[in-house]
Amino acid sequence: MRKIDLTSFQIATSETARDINRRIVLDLVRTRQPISRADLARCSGLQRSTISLITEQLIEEQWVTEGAMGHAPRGRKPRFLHLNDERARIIGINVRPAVTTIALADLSGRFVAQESIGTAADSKTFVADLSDRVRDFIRLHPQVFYEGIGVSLPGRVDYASQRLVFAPNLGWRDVDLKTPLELTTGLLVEIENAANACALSEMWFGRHTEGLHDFISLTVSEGIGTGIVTNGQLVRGPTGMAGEFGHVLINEEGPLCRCGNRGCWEAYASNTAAVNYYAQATNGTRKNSANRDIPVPTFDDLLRLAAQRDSKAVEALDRMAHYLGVGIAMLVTGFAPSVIIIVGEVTRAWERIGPIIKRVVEERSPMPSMTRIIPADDTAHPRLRGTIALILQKHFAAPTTA
Amino acid sequence: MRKIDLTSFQIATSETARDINRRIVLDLVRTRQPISRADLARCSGLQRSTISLITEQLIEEQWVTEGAMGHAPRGRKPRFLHLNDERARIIGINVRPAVTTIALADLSGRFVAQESIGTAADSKTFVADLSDRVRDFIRLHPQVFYEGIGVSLPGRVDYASQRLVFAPNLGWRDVDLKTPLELTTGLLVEIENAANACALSEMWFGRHTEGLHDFISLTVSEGIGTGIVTNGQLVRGPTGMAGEFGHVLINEEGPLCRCGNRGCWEAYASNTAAVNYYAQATNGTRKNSANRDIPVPTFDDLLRLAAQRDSKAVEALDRMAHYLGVGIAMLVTGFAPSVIIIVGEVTRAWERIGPIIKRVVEERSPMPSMTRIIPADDTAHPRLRGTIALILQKHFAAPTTA
DNA sequence: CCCTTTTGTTCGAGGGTCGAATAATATTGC
DNA sequence: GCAATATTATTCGACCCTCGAACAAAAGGG
Repeated sequence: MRKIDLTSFQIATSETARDINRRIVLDLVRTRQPISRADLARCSGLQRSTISLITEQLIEEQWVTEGAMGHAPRGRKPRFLHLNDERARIIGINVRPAVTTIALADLSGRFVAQESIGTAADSKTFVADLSDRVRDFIRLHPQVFYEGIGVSLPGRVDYASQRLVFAPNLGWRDVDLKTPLELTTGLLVEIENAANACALSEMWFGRHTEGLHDFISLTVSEGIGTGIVTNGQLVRGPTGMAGEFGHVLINEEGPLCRCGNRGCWEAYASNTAAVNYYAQATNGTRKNSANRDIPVPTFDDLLRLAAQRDSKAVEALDRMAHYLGVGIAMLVTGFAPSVIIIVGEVTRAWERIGPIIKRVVEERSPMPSMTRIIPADDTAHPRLRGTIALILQKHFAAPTTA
Repeated sequence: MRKIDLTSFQIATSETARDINRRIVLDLVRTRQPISRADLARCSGLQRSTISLITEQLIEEQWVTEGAMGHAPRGRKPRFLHLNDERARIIGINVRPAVTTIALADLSGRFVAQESIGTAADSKTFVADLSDRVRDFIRLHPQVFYEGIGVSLPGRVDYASQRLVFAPNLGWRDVDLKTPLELTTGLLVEIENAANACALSEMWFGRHTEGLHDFISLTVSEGIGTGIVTNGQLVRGPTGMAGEFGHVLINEEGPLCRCGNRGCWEAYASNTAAVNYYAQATNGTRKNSANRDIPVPTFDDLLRLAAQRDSKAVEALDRMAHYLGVGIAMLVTGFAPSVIIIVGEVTRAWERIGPIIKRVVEERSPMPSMTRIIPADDTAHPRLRGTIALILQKHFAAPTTA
């Protein structure tokens, strides 16, 4: 149940019913393809006559194509309908501290091209770089229909101003990516926080989320982000600042966090935290025979060391896993979501950390929780695919009524 | 943006547009009354002709009544329309550990009758008691249209089974109130958690929430409950277990909580916690001259003592306020809601505890928050009024489309 | 008394879905 | 081979809804 917002509502016209049913049919074609008109009528509840009219419109607008004849045990053979992947192309951009990925995807979220550029330290330089590269990218891939550009950013996005407010890992503040990109490409640009992008990716392309209304996507990298979905909708808050559970204090006298406070969850459970644990443990021994400092390992090194049964690396990961559990227990208690999906390099050591997380969550939950805690499929590129979903939504999401 | 849930969606028929616009008009009449048809057309964006048809229907069904003529500087005088409060009566029931309140409200949420019964310790006895009293209550107030019965419960409600799962303060588990009440009254019965009821009360009758999509209602009594509203909708989670932030652990070695765990937020910041703080502080001195134990004070006593500047009571309240701040900081960081409304006896000492809460939240938030933290109007009976909203929603909320 | 302004109603046009009827195809049984 | 049956897809009139123009009703001003 949603109250009608009398400060901004949408009245219905005679076309409203068509808009609603059209989107339902389009979604059914997307997820159930190949599918015949008769089947669409059956599983939508609309009349066959109505389905015919709607599909006629969708075919005319090239969202849907007629394919081969299907097989029926008796009677006239059905004509299969497919989603027309060629109808539109979407550009997805995933900005990360070291490297930024630009990819081209079709309507089904399949990537047909991909390239990477270095992420410049200075935001102005980066925006200029990116604009150039995207323009070249479009020239290189002359598709007729570009639907838009989705951008995933490792920081908070203000949806009112459509600007990046703060990205601690990049050291950027108040950056406008949207306007320059829109000016150079003439395309619609939508920006989104990385954790939210992961949630959108799961929502639109995930295997675990059909019919799911409440889940959380937890991104664990240099920091920790939470993409929260309740009632089937992303929680962004009035300014887009919702989802910063990574900066909830779990200990007032804890280690210093990038945000300036002490003892944030992400200061205990991020990749950075694990690297610090390892560095502290090897502090005395981290000099080689020539008494030179060995460089601090990366988180990837740590995973490799742990796989090789390096006891201090294992210990660092275990500690990280413990604190992941501490924070996840908070989310489980507070939201009781159906699923929490963990995204990040750390999932490569899931066999070790998964049980630790689950044990800690169980210990700290007031009652046995129904929440499944699962690692994301890392090969699915959730951040990047989420940017595709960001644009896809415009055509496939429920229309805004009332 | 909401993805269409293909496991349970709603197709649009020709009547869908009417349903949407009808609800918009009805809500406009509710909030802007008295209002003329011409004004309705202006502030809805619908044609005057359409408004005429819709209001004709609403008048016929007695949701709306025509009232006096209005005044216009020029031209034909407008005819005012009002919401017909007499159209329906709603029974609200607020179950609390000691006492249960039964009230009768009109469509505007005004209470026209009210009575109280003791809450029996045993749930079976209570359900029988309540059914009898509600039946008598209805006989005593012979209204033609009873729309339904809303019930607020101090515990978690499973919406799938429509049962009370667990109420720690009552010691009840797995209680079915809905079926017996529906059988004895023949009316629609809806049950809801107390914190969620407070959120609904704010949403539908509040002064702070028009146009607000993200806020949290925090109930502080024997325990702590959070009624969370995001994207303009109550967050209940798949089973209704969402909103248990009161049982988030803030210290593993903390005091024992009613849920069985140690160190839950509510074990630090509830009324019970404050009473415990006071009891501990006066442990050595809590015997009178005859060396007899003075009974442990109630939270009301504590508020009275603090008002009289009793240093130990003030200290206990301050400590409670500090920990309220700790938990609220978590909510502010994670949700960044526009408003957090605090409900409970503790708001009577708002001048003292308000500043403490705000200071702690400020200290623990990664960036200056935009969240307003305000005390609820205690005379508004938020729990009770929320139960009215629960039934009201059926007619005034946005219809479910797609 | 007529003109202007505003409110509220009437009515045909246009868009949408429904449901029955019809056309188009396959398969099965005889 | 042919009729009966089953299934798919389209066509068409009935009905519902909103729109927008025209019209009736009602007040005030010069």
